[in-house]
Amino acid sequence: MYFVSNALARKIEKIARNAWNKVNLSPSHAYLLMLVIDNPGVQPMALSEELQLQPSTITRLIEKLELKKLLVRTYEGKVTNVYPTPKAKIMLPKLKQCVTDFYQSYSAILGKDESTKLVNSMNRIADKLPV
Amino acid sequence: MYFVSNALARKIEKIARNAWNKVNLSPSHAYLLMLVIDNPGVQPMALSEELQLQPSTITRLIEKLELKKLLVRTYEGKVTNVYPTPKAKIMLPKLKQCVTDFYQSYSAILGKDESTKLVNSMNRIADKLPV
DNA sequence: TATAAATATTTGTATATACAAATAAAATCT
DNA sequence: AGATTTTATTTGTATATACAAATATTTATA
Repeated sequence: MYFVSNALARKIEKIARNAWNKVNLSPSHAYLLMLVIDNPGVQPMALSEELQLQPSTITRLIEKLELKKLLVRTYEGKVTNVYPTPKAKIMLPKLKQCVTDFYQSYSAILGKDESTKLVNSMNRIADKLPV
Repeated sequence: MYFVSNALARKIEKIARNAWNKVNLSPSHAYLLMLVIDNPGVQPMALSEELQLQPSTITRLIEKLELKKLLVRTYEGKVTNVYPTPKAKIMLPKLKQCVTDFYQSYSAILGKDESTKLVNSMNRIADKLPV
């Protein structure tokens, strides 16, 4: 169980990384960026829940995207808002294309049916497991 | 797909880490150690294939276990042989217990049936995906 | 046999992620 | 209103893993 779930995740990661190479982003960065484009002003907490990553990890992802001039943060009290830059907004179609490419890549190997089933069962099971 | 496979792996990792806390080893270290105990003199290449980790990762795992006086390496030409120390051999029953504990932990949450099914389908799918 | 190619391992470096502690602001309580 | 607790975020630090380059040895080739 341990090794297979890790090995699977690493293999999927590799396919994903490949699909997002075109825009020079890691999959995590890309998904976070798309979330921010869709929800300008979203807060790190919300991103953390959505992406199932620790808040500290979210901070680190945002920092990197800020360096690349794709995001900006504004600070109001204890809350931080994250906004996409114009540069990021322009990228959106390319990002969506990567999502599609990624889906195509793995479903070409696994078949659409099996892919969907796997995603569903992993989702169901991940939900059962404690956070 | 990307996030669910990662999230699942991280959750499983957490359960595993918990089970191996007792012996103060990470799951990867523990599995490698058990492999070496079962195959004294095994070479890093073989461990790499078995554990589906890069050779460099194997080196790093071995280094740490060597520091803990659980493994030793001998060098013959380009080949390295890895042996368990007596200290490691004595640990074997405890290690096996951790394997059992780990299995108990996740199958208590998911049910034995569902766990087995998941492992099988992940295995089947990981096999299909390129290395 | 000398050179080239292949192989096994290690090293240098980079990445993603996490946990725990620190910070700072907001909300609650008394 | 002041003190305390809770909440959101960031920082410091550690871990597992990978890729690519370096090293060293063996095998194959010319």
